[in-house]
Amino acid sequence: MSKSPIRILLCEDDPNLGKLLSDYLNAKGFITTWAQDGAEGVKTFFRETFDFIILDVMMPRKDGFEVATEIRKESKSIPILFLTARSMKEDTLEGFKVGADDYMTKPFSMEELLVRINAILRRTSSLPQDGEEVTSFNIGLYEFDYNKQQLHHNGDEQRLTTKENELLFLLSRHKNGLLERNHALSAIWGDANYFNGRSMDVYIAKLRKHLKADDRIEILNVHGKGFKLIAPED
Amino acid sequence: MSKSPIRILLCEDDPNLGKLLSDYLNAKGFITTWAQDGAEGVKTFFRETFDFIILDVMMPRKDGFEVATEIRKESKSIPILFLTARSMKEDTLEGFKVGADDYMTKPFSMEELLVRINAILRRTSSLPQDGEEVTSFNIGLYEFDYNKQQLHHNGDEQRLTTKENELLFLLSRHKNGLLERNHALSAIWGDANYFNGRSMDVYIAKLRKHLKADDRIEILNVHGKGFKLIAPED
DNA sequence: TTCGATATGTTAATTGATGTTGAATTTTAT
DNA sequence: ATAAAATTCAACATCAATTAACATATCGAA
Repeated sequence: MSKSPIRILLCEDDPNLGKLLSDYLNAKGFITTWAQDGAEGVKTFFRETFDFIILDVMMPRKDGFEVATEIRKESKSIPILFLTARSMKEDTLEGFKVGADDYMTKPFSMEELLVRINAILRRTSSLPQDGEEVTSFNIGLYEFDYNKQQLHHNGDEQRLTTKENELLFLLSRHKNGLLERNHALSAIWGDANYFNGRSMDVYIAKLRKHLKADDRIEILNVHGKGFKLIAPED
Repeated sequence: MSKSPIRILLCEDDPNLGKLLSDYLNAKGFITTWAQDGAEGVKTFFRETFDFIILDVMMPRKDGFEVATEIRKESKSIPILFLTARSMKEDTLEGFKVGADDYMTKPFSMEELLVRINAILRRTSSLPQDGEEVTSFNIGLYEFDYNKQQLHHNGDEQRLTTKENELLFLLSRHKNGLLERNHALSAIWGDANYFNGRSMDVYIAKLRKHLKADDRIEILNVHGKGFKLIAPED
């Protein structure tokens, strides 16, 4: 299956750098939206769907940390990379506190930026990359084989459809933790709109049926946030 | 009535600074134990009980990182704040690796230290992070399983909604102590406005209903301050 | 004390999110 | 091209969270 392009929100007040970066990133196959200050960035974030955030630390109206804080209220998982002119330790600390995934100190080369972005995406990417080996998961009495798209239980095996498979994979990766709705939607459906959300709900119902032989297993809804796969440790 | 006082273990080899800090912290209502070097600090930690650790990075016999490493073997959660003379990045990174909650670079003002301590305490007493394991709580005859969002009592189990679950979690963490209104509001609702406050009051009423089978359990209101979950020790 | 202002207790009404099923549509395999 | 499978859409049911409404309690000022 072909991946949908990565949507990047770039918050950068310097018009030259902003234009340069967004053109460069677009040329590299990303879909970049460029916000010219922090407040604008927050608004854009809540209006659209993104897979990656780049924040300049120093910006008018709202600095990068404030933007990150507001974004983190909505999503704990979306990758955030900070751009900082100073290499000051305070920045780094503050950044880690608000949940940064990485840092770049200006000036930097655009190649380097690209490398970092890809590194973070590789690290945090929800669905496995091409060729990436995925071991199977134990979910209570079940064994879930992502590569084969199968659920084994007591000798018998059920085939999973692609969507079931990917959704169960994400749930398994987050076992006993929250899988955010929007995260799952953009990872699997590419877009977090209302209808895809309803579709995902349908698949949650299907997975619940698939997993109902072991009643220690539950897929809990966390209202307005996402789902949690509860399963005993083995 | 007031919260039980916070017990701080301060490891600092400089006698002047050590005396100054421990006197200051005691004056601010903490109970501070001052260890004069790393090895002494570790011994003290295992002999007594603490709520908060302050470690100088450079100390004779055992440096702050070593102390932190040994403490972390015992407790993953106790907050650790490092004091470092150098503002070196290596220190910072090393510190994060051993599980630092925050850093202070000397020299610093004591007011600033106080602010940081309180910030960490506020942060660490709030909702668990994604994936963080939470053991269940005993509340009188009930067993409260945060991860599964369930209350067990006498074989039967009731599911809790997300908000009920988070509120009961905070109350449980503060069992027999005050859970401040604003703290709960910002931890769960993200914002302490009037309407969220009313919403929280509704959930308090719901929790009271959930817990009414054991009449030794009460959720008391402390007017203008917050709530207290009263429950017998088991 | 008495009163007004504010805080809390509680239930019900409302709004929006989720659960679930089956039909309609699209995709895939043959 | 056609049948089967996968996915989405549509409909209706239920649940969670917020808001509204009204009752009661607490605090501080006169």
